This record gives sequence, structure tokens and C-alpha cells, in this order.
Amino acid sequence: MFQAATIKHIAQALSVSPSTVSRALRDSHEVSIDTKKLVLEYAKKINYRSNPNAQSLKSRRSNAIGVLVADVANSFFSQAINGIESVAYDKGYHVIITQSHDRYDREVINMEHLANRSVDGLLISMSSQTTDYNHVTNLHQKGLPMVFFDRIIDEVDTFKVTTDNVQSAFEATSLLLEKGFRQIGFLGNAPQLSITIDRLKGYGDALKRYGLDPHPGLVSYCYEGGRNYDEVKMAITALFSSEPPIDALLIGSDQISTEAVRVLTTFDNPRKVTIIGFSNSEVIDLWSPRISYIRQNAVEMGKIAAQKLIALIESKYPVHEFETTLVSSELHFLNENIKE
Amino acid sequence: MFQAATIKHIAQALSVSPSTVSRALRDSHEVSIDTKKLVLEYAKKINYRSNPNAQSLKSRRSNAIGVLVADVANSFFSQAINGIESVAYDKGYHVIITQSHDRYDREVINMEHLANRSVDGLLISMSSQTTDYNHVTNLHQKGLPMVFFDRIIDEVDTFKVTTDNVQSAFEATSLLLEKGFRQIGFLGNAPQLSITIDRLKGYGDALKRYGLDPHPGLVSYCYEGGRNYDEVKMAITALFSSEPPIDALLIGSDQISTEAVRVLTTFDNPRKVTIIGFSNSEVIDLWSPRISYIRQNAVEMGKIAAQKLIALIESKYPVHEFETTLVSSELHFLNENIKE
DNA sequence: GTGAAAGCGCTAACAC
DNA sequence: GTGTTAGCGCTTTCAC
Repeated sequence: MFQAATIKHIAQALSVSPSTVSRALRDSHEVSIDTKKLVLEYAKKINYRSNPNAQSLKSRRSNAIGVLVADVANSFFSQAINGIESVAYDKGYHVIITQSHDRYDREVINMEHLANRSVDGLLISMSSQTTDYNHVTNLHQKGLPMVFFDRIIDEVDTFKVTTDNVQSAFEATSLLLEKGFRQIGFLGNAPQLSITIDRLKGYGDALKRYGLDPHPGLVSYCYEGGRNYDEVKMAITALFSSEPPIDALLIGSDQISTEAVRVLTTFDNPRKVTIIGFSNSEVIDLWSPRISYIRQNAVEMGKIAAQKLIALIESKYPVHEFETTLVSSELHFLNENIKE
Repeated sequence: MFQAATIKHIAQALSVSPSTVSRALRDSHEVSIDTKKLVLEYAKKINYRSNPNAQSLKSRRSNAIGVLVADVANSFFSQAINGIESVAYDKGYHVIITQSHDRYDREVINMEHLANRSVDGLLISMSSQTTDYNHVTNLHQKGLPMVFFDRIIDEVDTFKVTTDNVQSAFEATSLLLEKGFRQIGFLGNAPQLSITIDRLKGYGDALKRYGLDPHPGLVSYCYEGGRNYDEVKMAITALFSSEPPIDALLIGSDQISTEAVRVLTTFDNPRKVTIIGFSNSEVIDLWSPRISYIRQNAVEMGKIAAQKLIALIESKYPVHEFETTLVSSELHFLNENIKE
């Protein structure tokens, strides 16, 4: 089946050596123009494609990068993947996507799977259920290039790309305060995630700036990333039992924003709450009730992360200087309240 | 960087030959229990992982399957990918995802890229802008296993998996007729796509069964797959200019359903139209206006397609008997009209 | 400017 | 039961 043309075939047909063909194909300067032309033409004619496995074996590189995300069905991630793909594609890399579904065990297995020299580097966004980072640090110590995006961790010293989460949450909370809201709740993803920590910090900073004390009863988490309705419902129920009742809510994740709106539309105890949620939904403009939202520049994050990773992979010398790139987000505020 | 352990290292450390190690690792019966145990233990200790590139080069297989879809951000496809992944994963295959963004040129390039022995087989859903199938038939003739799903084509004889589109559209249209609607429009994806042809057929069949003639003025297409608002707006405008005006609309694609609702919410000329759209949106329950919808079993389609492909790849003998699997869909009808 | 030969890591005849 | 050898397709010294 599928007998692909090889360098040997070309060499034989043209009565030259395989090495000459190889050189011609790679446009080496030490091969005559004529031979080069001959080889290139024939290669094109028989539709020759070099065997990437052989190349990888030789070069010890695969020209593929692995991506670890929670879920491709999540708008934020699918947009980030678009960004990653566009860059990778231009630079001649394949993209291998794996999903953790926010589970620690899947994350570990996928990472092992990818790492085992079938990829040249990894683009990682941590699962919300991961609290132990040995699988990551081990691979990093072994020299596998990796770049973190969105859900980054401190445990590994490398390039990181994320939204300016502190600032974004600060601005959103400040806006709510400006509009007169005072009992502002925070509903976050798993508490150890960078996005939760940073967004909570921005939220707290804004409150403090208004002389308010971030009240623990106003903060709630979704440990499973808001993947199921019940988890989000419980978290929201907890928030709604605050006294005095919350009048506004900042939601710190895409998935949770969606699920929260779903919960609120069917809530038993009707209450008026203004929501700002992080969300990259492509159809958030069609939602009812509509909510205000913070939209991250997912495509740009994906692009930057891929660029950093490829730079790392192709760097001739070990890189020791790393920076964390903060990508700005957009706050879309709707001047209406939500009533459920 | 990243010096992985090889069979040679193990052989040296244990003073046996590489072939013995290889055999032990593959649990060959022609190696003694003791040696096997020794090798396996040491391999585990040094965290040995076989080099897939070397294996691929040798076996001429990559243990990877390529997926070609229009867009991972499309709910239908991301769900199908979940199905594909779960099966592939269980059977030890990597999944390499590429997106055509519904463009012919991207489809051709991606396919070439993947085909070039870096994957063992292809799962394909055609781009809406593709009308020439040479790139596909060429690869198929060369023996590359492929399975089509969702947007299938007649030009290649292989396994295909798709929703029972004729039946789904027939049922949806019949329901509209039953409810008393008579001026039912059809808004489809590109006209050459299998999903458009089949859904249009189901639509027409239902009309005929009610003694109605499918009127050409009631049918409109989105040649670019509904990827931009203007395209959908134009198609809808065309439909709305029918005389007498349409009172219901069947929409034949996920993307177009979304964009159509967006168009209708901002339409100048208010008109009452009941919509049933194919849609796998995870948040369609949050939309306003809400529409009735047909939800395909995308996960199941992905699973079946992956199973068929892997069976094809691993088949010892050439397969000549192919079937097209039809997966059923769910019709969710809302008893309310849409007014924009 | 071109060719011969070795080797990337692994597997599979073919010895013994 | 184990070792030797050759080779998958490609690149890259090292000769000439």
C-alpha cells in the first residue's frame, strides 16, 4: 500500500547518488545548478515527498508541537488553537492536540504520550484538577521545550503567555463599583489555577481601593472547572446565601460563565444580579439573559505562545531569560441588569 | 537536549544484545522469562520509551490518524473530535487535527501534508468550497486509508459516516407542515455538499408528501458555509423576498443557524418565521430568540468514523465492502414562533 | 561537484 | 534463547 517515492528512486532514475539528490532537494550550494534543476523537476514530476519519520530520526526533531488543553470544544481554547495553528503552519510544524478534560490523570498520560520525542515541544494550559506538577517539571528538566499559556504555573521557568488577569478583573470590578454595586461576589475556577488567583487578586484590589474588605463569603470556587451544572449551581447557591445579598457577580472562567447563566435562568429564588463573566463564546451576543463579559484575545495568545515555543525549539543556545507575556482583554459592559 | 534512553543503552547496561531487548520489550515468546523480567525492570527504571519515529520508519506506520475538518471552533466538529479522540486514544493512535476553514486550498495543502506517510489514515469532512476532488481521489488510489464523515462524497469508495440527513430534514419539514406552515424556506450550505443535497432532499420529499411543490424561490445557499454575516444576510434577504412570504425556515447547517439567528435579531423588515436549524451548539438553550433545532450525534459519528478507519488501517487484507453508516439525530421542537 | 559510507533507533531474518 | 546483521529513508562527514 501507498508506496511513496524516496530519494533512492530519484537517484536511480537520474543516475546520481542519493546524497546528491538529498543535497539538491535541500538546495545545498555544493551541487551544480543543472543537477539541482534536474532533481527538483523529477521530484516534482513523481510527486516526491520526504519521509518525515526518517528526517526526524536523523535530525532528532519531529517538526511537531503538542498542545495540551482542557477541551477543544471550549471557545477560548479553540480560538487559541487557531492562533497556534496559523503560526505553526507557517513555520512548518504540525500541531498535535490533546485534551485533558480538566482531569489530572488524562493530563499526565497525554503529556507522557506527546513528550516521548514525538513532539519537539509542548504548549500547555493546565487542567483545573492538577495540583501536583511533577509530570511537568520532570519533562522540563529533561530539556523538553515548553511554553505555558492561559493557565500557567510558577513551578517551571519558561515563557508564559496569559491574559492580564489581575488588570482585567480589577477593571471589571472597578466598573461594578463605579456603577454603585457594593456586594460583589466572585465565582472562580479551581483555586490553585493562575487564572483564578490573578482574577481574584484583581477583584480584591478593586474592592480595597474602594475601602471595601473582600469578604470570604462572597467568594466561591468550582473545583472541577464548572464542567457540570450541579457544581456551578452549588457554588452559586452558596454565593446567594450571603447576607446582605450580592448585587453583582464577577465570574472567572468561560465554562463557568456559561453554566452560571444556565443556572440563573432556572433559579428558584429570583434575585437581581449584574454579571460580568470571562467568556470567549462566539454567540454570547445571542444569549438571554445577556451578560457583560470580558473577552480574552485567545487567538493572539495562541500565536504568541506558538512563536515563543518555536523560538525555544530552534534556539541554537540554551535560553535562560524568560518573560511572561500579558495579552490585554476587552471588557464589554451592558447597561442592564440581569433578573432571573 | 532531552537525551532519551534507547534500546542500545538497555542492552549495554544489561550485557545483552539490542535484539533481545527489543524482543523482551515486545513480549516475544522466544525470550526467557528471566531476561524479559530483567529488561522490563531496567526499562522502567530508566523510564525508557521507544522512539516512535524509528518504529514508524521500520514498520512504515505512524500510529497517527489525521483529521480534516472545517473548523475546530464549530461545535459539531469539536464534539466529533472528542469522539474520534476517545477511540483513537484507546487503540494507541495519535490524532492530528487540521482545519480547512472551509477553503479548498487549505484542504489540499493539509491533506498533502498529512498524507505524506506521517499518518496512517485520514478522517475527512469536506470543506464547503471544495468542488474538485482530485486531491482526495489521488491519495485514495495510492492506498491511503480514509473514512469520510458528515460531509461525504461519492467520488471515493470507502466507509462513510453521516447523520441520516434525508430523514432528519424530512421529519423536521413534516413537523412544520403538520403545524400548519406552508411557505417553508430552506437555507443550506454550499449546494454540492452531501449534507446540503440530502437535507434538501428530505425537505423536498416532505413537501411533496403534502402535495406541495418545492419552490426554487424558497431555497437559498451559503456558498462559503455561512462563515460571514453578510453571506447569510443576503441569503436570508433573498428568502424573505418570496411572495407569499415564508412562514417557516429549515436551516441546513450549524454555522448558518447561528448566523441566521444573528441576522434575524437585527432584521429591518420584521416578519414572523418559525425556524428549525441543524445545530450542535452547547448553549443553544441560552439563545434568544430560541429556535427549534436538530442535534446530530456528533460524538457517536466521530467514534464510528475512527473505528472504521482504524479497522481499515489494521486490516490484513484489502477491504472491498464498504458501507455508509447513518447516525440518527434528535429533533427538538419549541412550541413558539420567532419574531424578529 | 559528486559519491561512498556510516548512522539515527528499531525490528526481523537468519545464524548458532 | 540469544546474537549478528541488514535495512527502513534520510543526512552528513569524508573522500576524490
